[in-house]
This record gives sequence, C-alpha cells and structure tokens, in this order.
Amino acid sequence: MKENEKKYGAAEECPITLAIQVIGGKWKPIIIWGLISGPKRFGEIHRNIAGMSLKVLSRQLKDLESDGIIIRTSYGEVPPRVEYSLSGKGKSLILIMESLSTWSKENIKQATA
Amino acid sequence: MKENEKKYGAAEECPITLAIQVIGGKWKPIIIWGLISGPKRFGEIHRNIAGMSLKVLSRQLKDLESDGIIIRTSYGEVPPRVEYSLSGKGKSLILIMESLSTWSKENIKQATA
DNA sequence: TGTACTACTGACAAATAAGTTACTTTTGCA
DNA sequence: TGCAAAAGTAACTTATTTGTCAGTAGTACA
Repeated sequence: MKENEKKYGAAEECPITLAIQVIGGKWKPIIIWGLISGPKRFGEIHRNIAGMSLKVLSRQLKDLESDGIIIRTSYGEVPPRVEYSLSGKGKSLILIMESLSTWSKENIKQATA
Repeated sequence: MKENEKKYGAAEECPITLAIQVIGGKWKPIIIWGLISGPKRFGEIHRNIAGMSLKVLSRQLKDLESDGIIIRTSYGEVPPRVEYSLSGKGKSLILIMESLSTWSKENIKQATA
C-alpha cells in the first residue's frame, strides 16, 4: 500500500494526536513553558501557576517525566528538595511551542477578562 | 509589568493551551489533515477515518467551523450535499502540524499493533 | 510534645469528551 | 405506498480529565 493511498488512520496512529497527548492537557504547556528558563522545584512551579492544584501538578509532572519530556532530580534532603528540568526531548519542543504560540496569538481571540 | 516578570498565567490565558483546544481532541488533527488535499463531503470524511462515530465527526466539524479553521459549504440539493474545506486560518496550521508530526515520529514511540 | 517544612499520595466528586442507537428531513424512483 | 440517499440531531451512557480535601514522612526547632 503506497503512502498516499492510506486512510488517515485511527486516532491511535496519528502522530499529531500522539504529540498532543504528550504536550496537551490543561496545564502541561504552561508547565513546560515555565521550565524553559531553567530547573524549578515542585513548590516553585506550583506557586508560579495560578489555579492549578497540587494533585494535578503532581500528576502532570509524572506524565511528562514518563514521556521523557522532563527530568526529575531528587536531592535526598530533609525537608525534601526535588527539581524538575527539561530533557533534550523537552527542549526540542520549544520551537514548535513557540510557533504554536505565535499562531495562536494571531488567530485565536483570547478570552477577554 | 514586564513580559518576563509575568507569572505563566492560568490555563485560560496560555496561547498554547488555547491552540491545543482548537486543534486537539481525539480526531481533529486527522480531520484537518484529511482536508489538506482538498474539500471533502461529510460522508467521505467519515468513511476515510476508521473508528470515528458520526456524532463525534459532526461535533468536531462544528467546533472547527466555529473556530474558523474549516469552511462548511452546503449546496441546497436533495439528497443533501455539504462540503468542508480548510480556511486560510486552517491552511496556516499545516506547517505547524507538520513539525508536530515530525517531532512526534522522532520522539514518541508509536503504539505497536 | 507540638508544629513547621516540602513534596507528595489516596479516596472521592465534578466536569468534559467521546461513543451508541435511534430518529429526522426532502425528493426521486420502483 | 414505501424505501433510498445524505447529512445530520436528540437523548443517553461511558470514559477520561480535573479538582477537592485530608493525610504521610523525616527532621529541626521552640
């Protein structure tokens, strides 16, 4: 079967859908964006993002880590200190996210406050 | 307040999150992708995408239309004939979607069948 | 002994998204 | 008379995501 004769395929096979599963979700882009400037601690990320609960942050960090986008570093201290940073794979997303952001600002009317 | 001093902001203000709301969703990328080659009829889109229900297609087309990504053209015939095509805004997404697709193929292990 | 610090986790509820099945509309054709 | 075509919609059910609230662990300090 030649490439251009294929059906577009089911959602599970669509690379774009897969990518959006990884970087999509209500808070993930904001989390990634915040890590561009360097590693951050859990509480620091939480404080920087208004309205996101601890539970959700914890979950999304875990997802991002298991997808290889971010790296979790735990220093065995007490009280605990854990830092999150972008992996190479995560950094490779920055350009795409920037174009997505530009496109969005040009084409989507942001909600007015 | 200077740009780089801002908090990353709530999800509703994040341009990337907004963009993903528009092109995300289980089937939207596939729908958009399928329209790149030209206008398609409702039933044609449905037949081309395995596993997506009519209901969901109908809803996503409506969303994409109201976000200005696609254009719905109804020819007043019986039986009905309706065509969907990419708008300028929709076409402006193609490059971004291609880079997302490339990134995905390079960085996400696709589910093995 | 009691409280603070930090980074979580568990049980559960609420909100969204996706999926299923049956039904509608209008006109031509057998 | 009654079915076929095409493009949907209505009423639900199910699944997935988010969000809430309380609780845990280990050490320092008053």
